[in-house]
Amino acid sequence: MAQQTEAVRRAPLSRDRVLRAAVALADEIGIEALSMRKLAQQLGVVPMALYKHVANKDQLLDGMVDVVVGEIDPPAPESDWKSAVRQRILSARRALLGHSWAAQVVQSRARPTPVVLAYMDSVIGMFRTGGFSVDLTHHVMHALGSRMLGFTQELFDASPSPDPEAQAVVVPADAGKFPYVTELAMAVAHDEESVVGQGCDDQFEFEFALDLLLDGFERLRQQGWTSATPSGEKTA
Amino acid sequence: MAQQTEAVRRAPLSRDRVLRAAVALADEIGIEALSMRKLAQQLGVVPMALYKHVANKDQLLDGMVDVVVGEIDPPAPESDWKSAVRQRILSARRALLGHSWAAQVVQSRARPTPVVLAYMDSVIGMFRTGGFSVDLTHHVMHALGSRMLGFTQELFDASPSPDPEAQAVVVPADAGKFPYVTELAMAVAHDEESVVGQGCDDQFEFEFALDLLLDGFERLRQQGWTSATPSGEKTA
DNA sequence: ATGCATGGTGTACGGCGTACACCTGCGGCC
DNA sequence: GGCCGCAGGTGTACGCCGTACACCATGCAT
Repeated sequence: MAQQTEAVRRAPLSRDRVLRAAVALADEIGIEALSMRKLAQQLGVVPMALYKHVANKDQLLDGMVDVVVGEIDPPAPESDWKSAVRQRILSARRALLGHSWAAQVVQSRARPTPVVLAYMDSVIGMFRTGGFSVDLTHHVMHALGSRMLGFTQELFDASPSPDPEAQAVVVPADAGKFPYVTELAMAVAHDEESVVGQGCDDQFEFEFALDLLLDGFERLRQQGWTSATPSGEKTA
Repeated sequence: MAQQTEAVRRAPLSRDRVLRAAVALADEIGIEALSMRKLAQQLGVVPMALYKHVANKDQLLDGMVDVVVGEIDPPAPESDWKSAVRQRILSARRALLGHSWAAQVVQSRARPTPVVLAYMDSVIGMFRTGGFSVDLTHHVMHALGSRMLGFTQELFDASPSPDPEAQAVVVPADAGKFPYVTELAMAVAHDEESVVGQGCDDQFEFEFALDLLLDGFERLRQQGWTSATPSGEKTA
């Protein structure tokens, strides 16, 4: 009986189960509160048990990233490179945004896991088959940076805060010190009346910058850009 | 005597001294190894003494960012907005690159400090006086994101590692699995023979993407872009 | 029956951030 | 001169963290 209860409570535990539980727990309590101890507790197990399935916390985080990257849709067959890349990146964005901690964790990883590498490989492939040279593809990938996975780390966190007071970037008293920031913030706040909810429309900002880059890429591709002809110069 | 030695060892300690010591220590031992305890030790003081000068570790990190941002050159008077912005951002890059931990810490801050805000204000001002509408400036700032402070978080850390083996993104055995990554990596490795040192030329990549964006901004400005006319459409 | 591998357990260590009570020395005041 | 207040350095302690290491339970191959 007690045996049975135990058996029920304890599905056998595996790397996969550990990772999925970690993702769920981080979703719930936030990444900074996620600890090996709490994760173990959640799984009804002693902390050290986890170490039979992941080498250490770093590897746990790597695995969590893999889970999220695994949620990205496979590439849809598209005619032109631009819509293929665009669609894939926006899918990545959807996956990443589903886990508020994901962007931060991705950035903290020292090296890409095979899963991330596979994703990158497929994106590189889209450019190559789209007519980009190896050289241009290389620089284009760097220019994308984290945007390739659907996020840009903003300089400050615009995520909604429970306290609307704390949301204000600049308090009224400082308005005079930062005239341009204030002007901009007020203009944005005004627009909000139509958009509902405070802050900017992150999705719009993301697509704005993404399209700006993709358009730039296309322009360079068409003019046969190479490292030897910096973007400022005109090719003959 | 012993008194004197103590007096010498102990300059009076202040918020500023604490922050500068923290920056120096982080430069030396890395940000992840920086702790309140080690910082106190470095200053010849007991850990809790620091709390008379900074509220907590988060505020210490905020202060460290301020020190780095304070190293950015003031804006030089320039004729056109593009070279003004470009020059300022590249100066920010110089400052940030001087402290290997800086980019990571900047990204981890929840809200901008007044010092960071002042920097942003001056960048916004360059766009506004350069003929950008409030609307376009807003989106342009988002598009810049962390690049405004001179760095882009790459998806994986390309910083030099002591072990050249560990440097390889993809080990030979996996070459078949990631054909495009491999193709690209090999092409880059080839170029390296001329550039000396492994990895890509980060400065080139940064300027490549920066110029791509700035050129895109200029194009939008010239055509009188507004939120109502997405980048894909042609304005009349 | 036996031995071995797999995986969960218990204990323990060293490090962290920091709350809180305390002490000490100095400047201003009567 | 005697006193007080207060800024700033101290000591102790708590609760959390990641994880090393020795142990033990189980089930399977022999």
